[in-house]
Amino acid sequence: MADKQRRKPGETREKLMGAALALVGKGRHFASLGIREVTRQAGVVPTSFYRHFRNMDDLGLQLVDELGLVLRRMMREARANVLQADKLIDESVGIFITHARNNRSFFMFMAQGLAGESRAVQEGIRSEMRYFASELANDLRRLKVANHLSDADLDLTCDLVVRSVAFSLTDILGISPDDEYQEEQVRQRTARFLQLIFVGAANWKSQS
Amino acid sequence: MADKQRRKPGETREKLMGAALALVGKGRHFASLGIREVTRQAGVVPTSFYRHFRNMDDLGLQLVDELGLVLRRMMREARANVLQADKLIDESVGIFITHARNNRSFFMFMAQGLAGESRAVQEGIRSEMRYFASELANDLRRLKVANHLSDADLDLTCDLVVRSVAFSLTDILGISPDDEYQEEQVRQRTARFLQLIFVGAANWKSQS
DNA sequence: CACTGATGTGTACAAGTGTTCACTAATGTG
DNA sequence: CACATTAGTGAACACTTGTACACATCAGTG
Repeated sequence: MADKQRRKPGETREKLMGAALALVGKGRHFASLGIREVTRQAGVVPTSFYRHFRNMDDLGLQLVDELGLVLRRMMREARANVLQADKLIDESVGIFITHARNNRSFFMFMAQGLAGESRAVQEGIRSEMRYFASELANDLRRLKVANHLSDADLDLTCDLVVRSVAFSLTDILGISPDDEYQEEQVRQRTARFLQLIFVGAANWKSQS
Repeated sequence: MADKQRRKPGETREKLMGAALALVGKGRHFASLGIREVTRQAGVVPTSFYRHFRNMDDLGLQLVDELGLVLRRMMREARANVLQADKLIDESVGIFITHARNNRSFFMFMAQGLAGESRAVQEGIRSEMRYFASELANDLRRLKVANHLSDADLDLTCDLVVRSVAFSLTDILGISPDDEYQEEQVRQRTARFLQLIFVGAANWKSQS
């Protein structure tokens, strides 16, 4: 009769989400995960799954919410550490890569979800990216860089920046977590992408 | 005993690849497809699968090869239609979006594969993108635009261009194939991204 | 303390899975 | 024309899958 006392509320829920994330971190694609597989990895009986999620898509949606928290934490740290504007790009890319390394599974889930099979998850991640881009635009407005840009053009720029960084995810996540050389390459290349974009923005004539 | 005459050689092979592609086109993720499912969709007995592929990853790899052909065809068309340099961006984006619409499943497969679970497929698609970027760099060199850029910086620019267009895939494929308004929005936004990048490249000082 | 709702467990079942095997028809080559 | 090869078939296997049901244990509330 195996002790069944439940400990903290929602503990199993977190175990299940963590298990799915762990499998993704091991290289599996979220779309290929099954309920039984996840519960097995979580050390829980299959039936327990339904106490917390209706199906795997539901679990995916809740993972997106947690991903949002990770992203916000990252943004907060970036805002705290990027003081002078001249090191803005390098610092930000550095923080991003550090977070991507420390939350490997989460970011893998994000990269997968962008072209995943659940439309809702897809839209959720996309929405997180939009939010991120708009916050970036706010910050840049506050820093008084790019004053010559219209709001729409600044949004465009920030959207492109976020997309470029997001695409770098597939670069970072593809390399071994302790291959520092390749990681440095990705870091530099990503930073150059952003520099290129900002040079473009600086010389952009709104209403082209 | 159901007529079993085999027609052209490799017909079943194509039926299987087409079936996988069709399922992807219907919104399924390639990683979640099974052998039986694909053979069922192809109207073929499960055992036939093994006559042509060792497993689903193998089929994926062969799909990447066919994807390469699609991309090359697209590139050829772009080269033929883009005569004057001033309409280069708009024309190219237009051709890309047309191809993405006409080969929806292929491009869905590409978008999925970038963060898919087969490392080999991932690397294959990435390699196609590198090739595409380097061909683009060659064309730009030939057109004598961006003469002030070093080879490395031109490659960087083209890489960013290809990435940005590839990311737009997730935009295009997310909208209904006959929603012309949204398609036009994506087209314009993608074109602006590229303009922004090229303005950046034009004002880029090599050896920064 | 009895009751209720949430959360956990074990069992069960029909359906679907990847893969192997032995068999058969068509094809191309000598 | 005989023959080896290739590409198709159906039946069978041992598992795995999602989901349903009945039951057990806990926390909180009146």
